[in-house]
Amino acid sequence: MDPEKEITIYDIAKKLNISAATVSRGLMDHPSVNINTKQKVVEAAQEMGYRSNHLASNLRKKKSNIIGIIVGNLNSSFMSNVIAGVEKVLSEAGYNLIISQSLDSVAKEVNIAQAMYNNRVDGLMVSLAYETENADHFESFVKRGIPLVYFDRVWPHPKCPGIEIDNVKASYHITDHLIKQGCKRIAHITAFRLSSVAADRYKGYEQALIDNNLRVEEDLILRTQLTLKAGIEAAHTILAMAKRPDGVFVTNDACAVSCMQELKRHGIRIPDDIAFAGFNNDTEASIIEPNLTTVNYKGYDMGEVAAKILINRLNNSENVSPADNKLIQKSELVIRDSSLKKK
Amino acid sequence: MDPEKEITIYDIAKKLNISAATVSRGLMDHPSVNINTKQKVVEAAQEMGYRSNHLASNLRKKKSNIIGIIVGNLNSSFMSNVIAGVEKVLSEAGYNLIISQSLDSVAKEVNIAQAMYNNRVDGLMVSLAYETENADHFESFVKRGIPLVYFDRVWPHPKCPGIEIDNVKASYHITDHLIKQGCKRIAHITAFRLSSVAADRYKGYEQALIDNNLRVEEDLILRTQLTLKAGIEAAHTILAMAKRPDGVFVTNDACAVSCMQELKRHGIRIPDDIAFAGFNNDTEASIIEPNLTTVNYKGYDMGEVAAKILINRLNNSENVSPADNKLIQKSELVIRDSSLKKK
DNA sequence: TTGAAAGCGCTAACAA
DNA sequence: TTGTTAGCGCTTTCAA
Repeated sequence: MDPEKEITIYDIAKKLNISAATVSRGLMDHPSVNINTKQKVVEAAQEMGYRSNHLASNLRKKKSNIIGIIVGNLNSSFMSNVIAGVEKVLSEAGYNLIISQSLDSVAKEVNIAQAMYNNRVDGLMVSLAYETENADHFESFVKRGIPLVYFDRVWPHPKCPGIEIDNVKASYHITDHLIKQGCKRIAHITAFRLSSVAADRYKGYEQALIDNNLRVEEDLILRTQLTLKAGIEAAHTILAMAKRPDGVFVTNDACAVSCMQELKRHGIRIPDDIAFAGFNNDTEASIIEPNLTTVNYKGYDMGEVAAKILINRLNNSENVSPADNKLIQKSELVIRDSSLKKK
Repeated sequence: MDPEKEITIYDIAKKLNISAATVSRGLMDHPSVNINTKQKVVEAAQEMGYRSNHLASNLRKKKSNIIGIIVGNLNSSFMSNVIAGVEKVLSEAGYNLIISQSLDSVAKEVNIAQAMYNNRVDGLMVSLAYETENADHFESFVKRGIPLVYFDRVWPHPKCPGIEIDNVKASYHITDHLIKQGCKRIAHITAFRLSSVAADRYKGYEQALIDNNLRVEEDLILRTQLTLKAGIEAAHTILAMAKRPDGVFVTNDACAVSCMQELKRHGIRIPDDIAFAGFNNDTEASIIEPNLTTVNYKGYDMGEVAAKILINRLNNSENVSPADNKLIQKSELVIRDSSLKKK
């Protein structure tokens, strides 16, 4: 037999002297197909080296069986955990995953959205690019009724669930913890452009200060890129301050860790001179000395939850309870030595 | 206009009073189409909200435009960097990426391979599951002439390029470095089942000992799962040794770091009592104190290279130079404090 | 330069 | 339970 030739259901049909429709039914476990026929079909398919042509069945069914996922950047431990969780759920549900990264550029995000739309993904999961300030480029999906789920960096939309953690609350707690440890002047390293995530964390920080009768000082708000490099620069800014802070709350761990390292290099004692807290509970947080107090939330779980919600929408496109529209994943404060001042 | 209805080339054809074939040509920049016709087509498409149906054109062209990638686990910083590199190259070349993880199980890898085959991916990139001991389940791709490229955990195959680093050489160098620092008894933390990667690193370690007239002692070879937990257990094994090693070379950084932490907790001084070296240059390596000596090689670059090779094969399926069959990515020794004994 | 027509391989309504 | 038939929307030969 020519190994190059693809076997189709017609080949099987001819061989068994039945119709292609029956072969198709046999192959897809159709309820009304004779059990014997089915077995014959499956055996013949196996023997002849048949492989189903998803391209054709997708066209016929007008379903691609593909879910798209758009993220800012794949190479963070948080995001790869999200993807791992998503991939697990989707593959169990029989869907394929197409992944694209916007590299945190809005322009690229728009292009990707268009490409995914043309590729006819059955559903879409999005964590917005850092820069993104509106979600118009995803409206085409909403209009066509293609399920769209946001996670982590979400966009509020009545028809699109958003899975995130309560950033305000978590950052309120961690700031409050620093205050309880005796910090009076707490600096906050945040982002230049306030994404919803950064904005919420800022809000929690601010509220905690206010509730504890501490002043919110503009000088103590450091707006950065939140990169490793930015952490080092922030350290220098802090070192240069006439009146240094006695605590620092950083919007992410990576930046917190690099800032701590640089301060330590300049003789600052942590937590005695300056207490530190981060956000994310990345691996680094439990390696840096002293270990970093942070907020833990699991990317893997978030990915799982987001994917399950999407699958759910895919299965009952109508029955969309508005209740699951905004989903808060739990997060927890992880207290480590970087914030524990000896009393 | 009914927003639910998908516009097809027939709708455009009817509106412009031309044939669907011409519309198709206009849309895809066919050389023999009148420039004016083309413009009219494009305008009408735009105006009517047309989106091309890749499902249909894929079926017709018998090309899915999809590249599959199978990895053991997505959530490592190395692998997410690889994916990031791959995604960049493939998206620039107009391909979509479908990602699956075998979770290092052979059974799952076999299933995924089958699914990708049925999904008619145009090409496949594979980093083998940890357990995998043969690559028969990928033979169907080879037989059909579907380009297959291995990376990192490769399988030697005359028709499938493998992109990897020279693990033997790198681990030889790092072991030699430990010896030059004065280590006489160097333990090696490796894997239970020797994947090609672990086996090669073991080989380099062994050769370096032999070349320096040191004995290879079976007691100093610790076979583990290479996880964080395994690192802690290895630390206890080392602590319990009658005659402890004065150096440890671990097959990956994560395990090295957790082992170091545990040893430090038990009062071992690094590098004075025991010098350490890892492999991968993960973030943790430059956070742990003392910073970990390791081997650096970039996942992002490896992903880029592997994807480019695949694209290349896709474009000239015949013209496959055997020269690019085994590709060695460069790697470099990164010497840090964990291995520098004061003389 | 354009059109007519066939068909990629499958599924689903309908009929038998 | 099975077969007939008609497409899904596109691309591509062939002829005009």
